[in-house]
Amino acid sequence: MSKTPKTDGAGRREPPLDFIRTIVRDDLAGGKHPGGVVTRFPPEPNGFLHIGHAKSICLNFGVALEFGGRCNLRFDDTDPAKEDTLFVEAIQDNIRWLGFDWGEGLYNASDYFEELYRFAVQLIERGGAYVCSLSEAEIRETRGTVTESGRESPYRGRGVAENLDLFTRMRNGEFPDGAHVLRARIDMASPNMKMRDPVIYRIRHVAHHHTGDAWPIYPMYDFAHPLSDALEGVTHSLCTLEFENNREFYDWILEQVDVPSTPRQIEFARLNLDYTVMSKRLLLELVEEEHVAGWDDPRMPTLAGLRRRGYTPEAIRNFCHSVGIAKSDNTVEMGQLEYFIRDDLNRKAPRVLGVERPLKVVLTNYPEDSVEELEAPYYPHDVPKEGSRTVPFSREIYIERDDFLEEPPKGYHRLAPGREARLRHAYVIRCDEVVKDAATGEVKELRCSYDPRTRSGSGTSDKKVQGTIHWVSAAHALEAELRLYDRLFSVPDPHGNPERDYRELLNSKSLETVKGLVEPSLATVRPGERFQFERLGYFCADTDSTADALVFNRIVTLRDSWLKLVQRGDGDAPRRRRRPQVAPNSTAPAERKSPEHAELTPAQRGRMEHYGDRLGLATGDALLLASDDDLAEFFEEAIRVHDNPKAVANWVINELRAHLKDTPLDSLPLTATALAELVALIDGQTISGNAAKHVFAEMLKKGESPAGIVDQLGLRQVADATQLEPVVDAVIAANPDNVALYRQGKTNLLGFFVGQVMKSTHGKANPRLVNELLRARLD
RNA sequence: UGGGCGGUCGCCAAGUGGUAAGGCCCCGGAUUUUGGAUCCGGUAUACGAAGGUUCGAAUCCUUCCCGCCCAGCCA
Repeated sequence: MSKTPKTDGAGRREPPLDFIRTIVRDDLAGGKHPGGVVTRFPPEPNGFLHIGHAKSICLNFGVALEFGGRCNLRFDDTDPAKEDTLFVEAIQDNIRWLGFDWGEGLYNASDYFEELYRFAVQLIERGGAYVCSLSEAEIRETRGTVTESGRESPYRGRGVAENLDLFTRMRNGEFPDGAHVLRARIDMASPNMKMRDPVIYRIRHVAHHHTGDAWPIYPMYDFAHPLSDALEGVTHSLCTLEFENNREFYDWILEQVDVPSTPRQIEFARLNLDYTVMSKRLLLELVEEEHVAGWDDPRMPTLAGLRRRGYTPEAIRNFCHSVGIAKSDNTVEMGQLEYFIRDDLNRKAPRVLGVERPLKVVLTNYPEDSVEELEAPYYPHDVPKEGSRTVPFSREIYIERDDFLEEPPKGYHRLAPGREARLRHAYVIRCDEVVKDAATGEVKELRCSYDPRTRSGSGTSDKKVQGTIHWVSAAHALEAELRLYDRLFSVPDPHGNPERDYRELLNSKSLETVKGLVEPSLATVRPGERFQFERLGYFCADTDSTADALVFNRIVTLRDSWLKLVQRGDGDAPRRRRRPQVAPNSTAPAERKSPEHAELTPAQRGRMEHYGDRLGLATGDALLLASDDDLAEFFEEAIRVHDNPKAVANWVINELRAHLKDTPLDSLPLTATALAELVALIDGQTISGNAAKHVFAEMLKKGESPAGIVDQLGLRQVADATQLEPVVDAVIAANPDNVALYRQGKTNLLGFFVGQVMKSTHGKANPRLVNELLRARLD
């Protein structure tokens, strides 16, 4: 792969593919899936979808879309006790709303019950499964623990005929719940708990929302999922990290029975968001215990909640795209989600005027009965959209309480006694008088004067004021219920604290309902319509909203750099970002387990001493070689050919082992003699270490002698300055920008230049010489 | 203490031996009739740690540390 970033048509850099898309792309390029890529989104219909599911939906449908394949929606409905059609409808609705389409690909695992049953019979016939009559508790007790292996079930030895008979009778409903289960016969001693004869069918005399009373037995996820994938021709079965342990069984079952295709399971990290919870169980509890108003409560991270709150599908998709697909556990900040809804709505939402906490203002010099209709554009100049409405202006108006302060701090741009501010789309006013409640001292009203020359857009005054505030006309404003939402929990990780129940960590201020006032143009809004209430935030008319009783949800506030300034403390020097503390070295060298403590046979111990004392190898290296008999033999044979133990040991340890991984040494075409010859070539300056790696790679593949490969590939070292100089000059000439940077002091660019020279000589150049030459030219 | 995965900026995340991408956040500045938006600039001498190999290591080798997952007849 080339190092240069790919760009799209507009010259923007195309983001790199995530690891899953890379696999899909390579599989497709390799002709592995002539029928195209097939993915699936497999929700269990036992709850509502949340934003974590959105990540998976965007991945699965996105991959299908991008690579010209398809994505099925399959309900993983194998546990009738918890599932409900209510959820299947909500799930479909949510996915469509998010903007994805499964086309014809709507399936249920329960559609496959008959086929799944036949697979189970086949597995039994092949000896891969048995009916186990242990109780649930007994099965648990005999499964062992993560450190001890399990014990085999006494029923493990049942013959095929008996198993078949029992399984048939299970299917016929002859046994009560729990009497028997069907188990895969794998390995009770497997270090992977999932492989210790997992249960694959259980008896449940429960009606299924889809198949009714047709089945008294139901397959388990581990059995149904891979087989359903295979039946649908799924090529890439993408799931979350907690299923990594299940993959071994996934692959196992696909080998045991005759499946029409072989899907591959790939796991990625699920999405977590701070200040919320993302587990279905917890979400269900919040709903059932009525900590929230339902699955679509706008504080919930469910798609239904986000939708009702006013989030757009685009914002959620953009957010999912931005967090990427990887394998490390992560918790994304709420701020990142908020960024994407603001970003989307900034371009889409019309601006209107509304007041959350009204403060009355009387314009003392404005005529009593006069009303002006002021033209107010829906979008600011920087949003390329058209449209406007008129807003009525009159003698009595309401402004935001926060926009007046009797004793304004430094930097406050709004109204204060004697100060001026502009009313958005209207006039500049000055605060002349503050009317207070005699008893409480509370500010009841402001008496201000307006400057008639300053009407917006009139161009009759060049008066400049610092602040612009929003307002509504008292006589014309509409009352509206404003639901101001904040994060559901008061701590970033409510589920992560073992000391405290997450319920105690709910944010008591997650919903604040206020009676606000909005401009009259909003009289006819319909639920779902979104606006920016200028300077406050984005709002969405709630489903509860009617013409008589307007209700708006605050989707998200606007960014507020004034608030930020206030919060970090007025007058404070701007804070530099705090550098992370240097973590103390958690392991002092002395505490480390010394390599000598490892268990060695007497022969190995002797060998190790020999390597260390006589051959001069470092202790760790000596131990490593000595403790592996095959490697040691290989090493000793090599140093008989070329007597440089240290160099040979380095090659064996650092290079050979890197390629070896788990494959046995003798399966390679490489001989000890050949490796010794290679090291000799390096020691004799015939080839550079860099070129030696190319040679080594060839030796590993073909088993030829190093000298032959060197000649074939023409890899003899170039250590002659007159030959190298032109190359060096060419590299310097080709990279004027980097030369300039280097000369400005970015001297770590030397590595870049050396790399370029090495590359253009195919690794043949003597790197030390290249360094010298380069330095002479650049310095 | 078995096995399977992870660990690169405050939060995400590229990168697989040759210049530590990008986004969010943050910090400056320009602009602005939204303290919004936009624009421009800044922010990791360093990749969990320590050793080693190499001219050159986030990438290869060794040892260690930390986190997550697995003992449902849930998915």
